[in-house]
Amino acid sequence: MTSTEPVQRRTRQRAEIRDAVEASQAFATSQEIHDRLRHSGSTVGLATVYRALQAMAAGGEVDTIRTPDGQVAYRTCTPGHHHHLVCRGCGKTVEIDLPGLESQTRAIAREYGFAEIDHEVEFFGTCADCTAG
Amino acid sequence: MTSTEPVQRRTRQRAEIRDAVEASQAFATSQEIHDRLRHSGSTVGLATVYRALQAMAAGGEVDTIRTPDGQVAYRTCTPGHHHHLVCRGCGKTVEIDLPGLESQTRAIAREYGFAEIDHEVEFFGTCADCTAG
DNA sequence: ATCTTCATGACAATCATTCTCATCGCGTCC
DNA sequence: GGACGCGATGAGAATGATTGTCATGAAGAT
Ligand SMILES: [Zn+2]
Ligand SMILES: [Zn+2]
Ligand SMILES: [Zn+2]
Ligand SMILES: [Zn+2]
Repeated sequence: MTSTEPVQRRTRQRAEIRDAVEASQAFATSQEIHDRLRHSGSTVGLATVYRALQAMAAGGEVDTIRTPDGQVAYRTCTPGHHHHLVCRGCGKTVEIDLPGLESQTRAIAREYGFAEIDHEVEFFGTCADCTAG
Repeated sequence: MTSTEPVQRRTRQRAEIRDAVEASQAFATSQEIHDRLRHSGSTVGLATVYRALQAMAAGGEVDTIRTPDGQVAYRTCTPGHHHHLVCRGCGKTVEIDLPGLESQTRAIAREYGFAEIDHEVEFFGTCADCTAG
């Protein structure tokens, strides 16, 4: 199965988008990234941001979460599987490990005869700063 | 704090909607519930289904999940906190317990100074029937 | 430099969900 | 049983995130 996936071309826009995501500590939506780029003088189009972030997510270059209100947000994280604890107030994000969860997941799959199990595990809370406000 | 929440009135529509959700083993979206009701002769409106299901979810009468493609789906589950293992093919859902996750969540909250932690934990897979298919 | 092909951007189109508002009908109190 | 007040309903418009369209631009290979 020599994959015939099209090569990702290096363009000015993708570089800008990558930089913008990396500059953000918190998860950001395509629209937010687009706004920031526009405000800093870029002329990148919104659809391009959507496409680039999707591609980066598919390639594992960024992590994605779905915000409580349903929007997709992206973040450049540490390599390796992990989960997120996100502040509802300021978006501050902490990467967390859940030792045991992965094996527990495999056990569940076996028990119920499910295959190709994928898990969606995120935590939302209010950070100390935001609690103090 | 004697809550002044408006009383939920019993209407034909809400009864129909409740019955429709309870009749479904799998999670169903408002639109799906609406379609089923319409096909079985009901004249209930789509907005009403959206509103009723939201109210039922807020009241803890049904569980909600967000499907991988972003839609909100509802299901009448067993009382008590639990998570879900959902088949991507047929929607078959298994309620699962994750012993240790809740305490682990509290530990994480304490460690990072986050309060009011809420977790979003769902599993998606392919059930035996759908794998065989 | 040329050519092939993917990438881009402006804009239209989707589509789930929410809003508006005139009307209906529960629940309650005579 | 009948009248009332207010939440509930439904038809349709509106919203808003995301995706599709397509003519044009520009990587990357030759
Ligand atoms: Zn991450
Ligand atoms: Zn915060
Ligand atoms: Zn459930
Ligand atoms: Zn299945």
